[in-house]
Amino acid sequence: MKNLDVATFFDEIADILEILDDNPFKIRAYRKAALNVRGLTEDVALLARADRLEEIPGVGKDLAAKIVEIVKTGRLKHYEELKRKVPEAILDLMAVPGIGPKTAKLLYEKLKIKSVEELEKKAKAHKISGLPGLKEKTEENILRGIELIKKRAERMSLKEALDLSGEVVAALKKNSPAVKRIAPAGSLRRMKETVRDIDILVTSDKPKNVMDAFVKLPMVKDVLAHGPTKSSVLTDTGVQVDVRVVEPESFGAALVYFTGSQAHNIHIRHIAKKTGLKVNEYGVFIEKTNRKIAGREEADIYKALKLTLIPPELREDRDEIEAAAKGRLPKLIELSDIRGDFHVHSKWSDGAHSIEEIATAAKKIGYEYILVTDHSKRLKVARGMTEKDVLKKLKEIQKINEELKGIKILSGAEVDILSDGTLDYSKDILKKFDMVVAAIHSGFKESKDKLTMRTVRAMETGLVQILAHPTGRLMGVRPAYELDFDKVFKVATQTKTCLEINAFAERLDLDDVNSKAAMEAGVILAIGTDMHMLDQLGSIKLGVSVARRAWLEKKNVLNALRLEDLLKFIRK
DNA sequence: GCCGTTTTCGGCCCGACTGTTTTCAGTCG
Repeated sequence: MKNLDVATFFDEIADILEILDDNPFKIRAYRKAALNVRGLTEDVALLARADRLEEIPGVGKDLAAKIVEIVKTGRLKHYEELKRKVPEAILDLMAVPGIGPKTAKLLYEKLKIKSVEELEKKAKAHKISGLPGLKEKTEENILRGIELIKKRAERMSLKEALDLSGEVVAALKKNSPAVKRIAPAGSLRRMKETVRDIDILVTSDKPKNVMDAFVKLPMVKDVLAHGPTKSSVLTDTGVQVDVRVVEPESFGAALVYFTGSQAHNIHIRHIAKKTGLKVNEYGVFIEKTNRKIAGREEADIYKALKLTLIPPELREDRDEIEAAAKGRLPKLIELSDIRGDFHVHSKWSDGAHSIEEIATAAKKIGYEYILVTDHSKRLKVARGMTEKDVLKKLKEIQKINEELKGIKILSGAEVDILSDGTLDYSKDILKKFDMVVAAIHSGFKESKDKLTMRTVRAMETGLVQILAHPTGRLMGVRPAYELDFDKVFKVATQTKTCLEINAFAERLDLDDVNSKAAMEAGVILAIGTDMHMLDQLGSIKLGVSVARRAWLEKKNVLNALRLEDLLKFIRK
């Protein structure tokens, strides 16, 4: 996808235009287009070919032509021309948090500073104070900004973010009695697969108390800002946490504002403006009289704009506002709809617990079934099972099913798809399982065609019910391999093979974008935790969040079937 | 540069925090 390239070009053009002091609305237009292209679920190259670029909000004739140029040539003349007008150094300096175009320009022109290293030296030598508008405090801030670049953590996984926000919320509740309502917001609440900053919203009658308690929490290492209603800190692990306090009457409005996405917020504010209203973090107001007509609850905010309440996972400005206006939002799958798990590993291969322990834990959650999917023989590193052991395991499952009531253990395997697309057990063995999950565990670097061939061939055996972690990605370790998704989705529907949403924290594979495309192609998705330890059963909620971000309803998700309907599905 | 129930001109989301000012500009989200 060229989307990221296009967005980067537009953002850099916006930076340059800021330095050149160009029309701020033109700059905003580039930023908006960058934001929307980055958030696009479709490939801009495809949109360009179909002459549909102007359907992207914020992209008109001019920017559409620029996108075409980028897609075709990988370059952009207009960008190259602009770039010649601005010293590279100014753009580099703007990378320091707290330094914008004005300050960067000033530093370059008055002090001839050409790099961040040079900036650090001059700041330490107090050569910066004395410039118009800059004093000692600014020097300190510059040095802190440079430190921040060095210390700041990369985006973390959703799971890490959920854990950290849980800790902060608990600590803040404990240390400030002035906290009334408290809720995580931001991309974390939208359940994005990775998160940069943690945003937390609090209501209180004594905002200052909350702010003072927040900046003194044990995990706080640096205080970046400390105001009466808004503060930002850096934790000992390098994560920025922002807390905002509002009055209870504004909780809903602030939650909308703080949850974002930014593109979503801009869009709803635009809708408000068209109807003579104004939306900010305190409420919805009639523009002329400044009378407040909503604010306390999120649903009230949307209602005031003639929209139904939009679930946070959908707030990416990807047509959810249009759907809400027409009352056509999907009824998203919920955690409580999930009746079982389709991907668990027991002691028979590389899991840590016996089938009985897993089944008992699953029953406790309220599941009706679990599918035990130990590795097949080839995957020796994961103690892949021989045919002989498979037969023993099937007997054990039968025995436990007779003894343990209230949950059905389905027998299965996570069978390797070999390099020629065949499966790692014979047909005879595979037919003994209730369900077969197939997965690629080798040759990740093969060509797109080869990997697509292996995937398709495995589905065409007619012996596979679920294709596990279809793109093989492991966040922070290896990227997704390329697949011809059109072909994979087509064969999946033809062979009635489900595609997995693997809920393992580092996988989340398929991701939200591909899951949505799969659903639109008529594919059923199956959520599996890929658990190896009991507490990982809980990561099903990460899988559900991917499904929700993909606009999936109960009917699109295999786990929502009752046991009897699942058994019917298997027989078919 | 985009956009249209104010439709081809004249608007453009909205506000908090900081530092350096004495009413505001710059930066950020």
